[in-house]
Amino acid sequence: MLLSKYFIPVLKEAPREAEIVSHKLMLRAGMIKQQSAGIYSWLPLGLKVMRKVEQIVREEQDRAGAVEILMPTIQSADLWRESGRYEDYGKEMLRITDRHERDMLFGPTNEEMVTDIFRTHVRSYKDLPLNLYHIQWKFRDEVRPRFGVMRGREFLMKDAYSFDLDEASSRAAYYRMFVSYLRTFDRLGVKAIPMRADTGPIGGDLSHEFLILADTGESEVFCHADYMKLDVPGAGVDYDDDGLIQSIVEDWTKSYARTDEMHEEALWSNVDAAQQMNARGIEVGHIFHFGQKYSEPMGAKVTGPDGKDVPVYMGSYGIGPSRVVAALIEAGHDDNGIIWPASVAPFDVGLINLRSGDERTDGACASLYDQLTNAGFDVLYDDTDSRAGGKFALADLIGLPWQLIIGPRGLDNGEVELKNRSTGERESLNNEAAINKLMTWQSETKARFGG
RNA sequence: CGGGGCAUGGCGCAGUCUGGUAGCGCACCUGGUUUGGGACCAGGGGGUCGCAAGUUCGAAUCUUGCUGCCCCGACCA
Repeated sequence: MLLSKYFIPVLKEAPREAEIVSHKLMLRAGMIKQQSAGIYSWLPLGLKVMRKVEQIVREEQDRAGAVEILMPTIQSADLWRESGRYEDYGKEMLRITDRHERDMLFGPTNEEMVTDIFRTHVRSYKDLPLNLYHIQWKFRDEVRPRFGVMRGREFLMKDAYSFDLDEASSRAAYYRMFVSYLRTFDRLGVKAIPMRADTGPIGGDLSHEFLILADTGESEVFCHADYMKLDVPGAGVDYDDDGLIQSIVEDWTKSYARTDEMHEEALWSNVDAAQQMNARGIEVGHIFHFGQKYSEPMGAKVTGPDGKDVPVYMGSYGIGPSRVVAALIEAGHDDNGIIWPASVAPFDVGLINLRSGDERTDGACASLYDQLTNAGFDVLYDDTDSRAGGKFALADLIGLPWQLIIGPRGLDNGEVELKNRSTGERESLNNEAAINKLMTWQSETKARFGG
């Protein structure tokens, strides 16, 4: 992509309303534009990152056996009356009336709707287990939206819903999603720790929040240092092996990990003081098991092997890709801007022409651009006639993993300069060596994050 | 929903107290000189000062009402 033909409306100064670093940087890097309180347009750079997040989430859902569908944003109030939540949900639900005076709503979540799909089409235990997910915009009319897309009213959400014949198999479905989340966040390039969450009226131990650790995180977390070195299951993990999956979950839940809301000082004091980690985190995923809460009132039943009808056992599993984008910035930035994980960076390489219009640098850049593009790199070529300083500042701001810098001075020595955004290291190399270095990185990145 | 704050060109701000018809930096346009970490000179375009009433000879400025946005708290992916 040529920067001159792209659209990155950067701001030198962040608008006053932006408070936290991710919001400021998203506005400055031209990723989003606020349209109303808690409602944002996604501009090319922001959209590109969000799509990558979405795709990783999708691949890991598919791998774990979930099946993608797409449910609408607008729902009929009737379904919600069946579950009783139309009255219960309160003002967070945006209610709409259509031209026929029918009560509609902008979906804040989809339990009712997916249960309706299930009950219409599934009758037998032989069709289970089933896990349906979709990635769709949700709307919750928060009293106080804030922190940009971190806490917007409209947000993108992956929500999966599992259906099982009984408690035990439902628990196995929950474990599969748990493991899938470990893999998802690992591929997103962040450390996310599952923490015991409030299960509400249902009780039990089947609800976890996944928190990305970031100094600027909203919640205080307490966890055992063991979590820093636990292995994340590889791409080959066998989701059909219930025993294996359960053992992975056990490894990831046996040590203490709680947010301040669930924190229990008595249990915490049992953790060796040297192993106590008091950090901050951002909630990016939440999974829970709710049994027959919706299947019962909504009549979502299947016939079991004994010929009896039973309401299915369900769980739901959410990840907010729009929020994840902001959380990744909270977890990865410096004074100059964003530092994207390799797996979601909007481009792999920023190719910087320090003197656009100069025959030599133009030629060298055009050639490198072609070579890199042909080698499978997504390259953003800054071919504009801005000055060097401005180009460096832009490249640092938008946080691409690599900057390949071509100027007359280097060309005199037959060299280009390669800068690593996260370490800040720069080195002068000839073209071939620079491309080789990038290709090595590319294959390592694929091996690490490609899934 | 309680408490607080803000609203002046695309962004950041001054001007409001003490009323006299709008200004600065950045960005943008033109020309020139420049060109390896946000250049310089000259010229230029762009704002019914959030909206509506009122006071006044005259309102960005005073009064009243409304709207929008932000922050703290309670609530949440």
